[in-house]
Amino acid sequence: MKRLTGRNDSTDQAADDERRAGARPFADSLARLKEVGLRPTRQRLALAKLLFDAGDHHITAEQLHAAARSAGVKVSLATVYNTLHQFKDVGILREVVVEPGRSYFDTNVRPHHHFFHEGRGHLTDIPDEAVALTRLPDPPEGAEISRVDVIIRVNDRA
Amino acid sequence: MKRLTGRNDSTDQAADDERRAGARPFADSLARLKEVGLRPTRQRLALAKLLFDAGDHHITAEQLHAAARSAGVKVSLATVYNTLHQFKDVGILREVVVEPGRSYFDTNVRPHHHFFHEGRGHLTDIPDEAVALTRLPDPPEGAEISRVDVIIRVNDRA
DNA sequence: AACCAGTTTAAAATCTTTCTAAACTGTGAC
DNA sequence: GTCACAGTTTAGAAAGATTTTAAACTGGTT
Ligand SMILES: [Mn+2]
Ligand SMILES: [Mn+2]
Ligand SMILES: [Zn+2]
Ligand SMILES: [Zn+2]
Repeated sequence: MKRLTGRNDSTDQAADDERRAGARPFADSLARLKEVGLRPTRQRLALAKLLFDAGDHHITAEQLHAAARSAGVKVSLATVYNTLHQFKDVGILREVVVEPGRSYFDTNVRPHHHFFHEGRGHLTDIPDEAVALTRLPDPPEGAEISRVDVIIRVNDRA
Repeated sequence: MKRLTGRNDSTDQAADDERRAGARPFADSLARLKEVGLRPTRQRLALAKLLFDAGDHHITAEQLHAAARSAGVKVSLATVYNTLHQFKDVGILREVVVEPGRSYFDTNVRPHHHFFHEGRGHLTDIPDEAVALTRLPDPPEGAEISRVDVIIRVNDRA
């Protein structure tokens, strides 16, 4: 199965522009769902469009559900949760946990880190290169590292 | 908790050792609560003892509640939550969020980082010196950094 | 001893997330 | 196109962690 990393490696500038402008509203989402082996249902197509046609962002299940309703998409909260977890399981979404009792889903699955604004309760991406982790401990015996998260917690200056 | 029967001339070192050994079961906890301005109630003293006389560890509210019951301390879960948050607010505990839907409280408030074993669901400390963060991005305009968390997620080797 | 602000508590409420089981739908076969 | 069926969606119930409420209790002070 083809990996998703080659999505923007097209040399056809016009095709890229057309995709970004949303000229073929469902084409990208449809292709994406096919690639990851999920049946392209009405709900999944609509949620994929809301998630992936809007640039990198961090969103909660409730927020996505609200966005769907605003966009006139009829979908239950249970389906939003199901879909977010399916997208995460196939690697096109990532879950970020920084606050008790609430998960954020991140449409940016490239390696990167986060600012978390504790007062406002929102996440901002930090490019991977902006953080230099030049020494890391060995993992515990028998374990292997799956991911390294750097979370920089910030607040408004006093 | 065993009490030492004979006392020698006490140097600073001996006094330290005695405290660590728990020879004066409530003295440390009492002093600690006074220092941070919390009234030393029966419940707070007992929870402080369970938390701080056992070395650095990570514990959930439910786990602390269970530990209290096991130790014969009658305390409600609501009080456990109240107390954990009060201890956090005065800086003698730190809250660590790595999993959706559950908070860990850390008796080690010195700067350090964590391994999180995703399969087993438990935290291990990483000494601050074992991680070298040699480049960090500037915080967003108007914000200041309150803490940098490095979480190394691990799993059992395949 | 009396007082009272601070504390504890059982129970209810809240909030996010997951489960259940019945209805619905995309897909491939014919 | 119709059929069959696995996969999907859904309302509503349930779960699980945490917080709130409001009444009873208690440590510290006078
Ligand atoms: Mn999840
Ligand atoms: Mn908290
Ligand atoms: Zn991100
Ligand atoms: Zn720790």
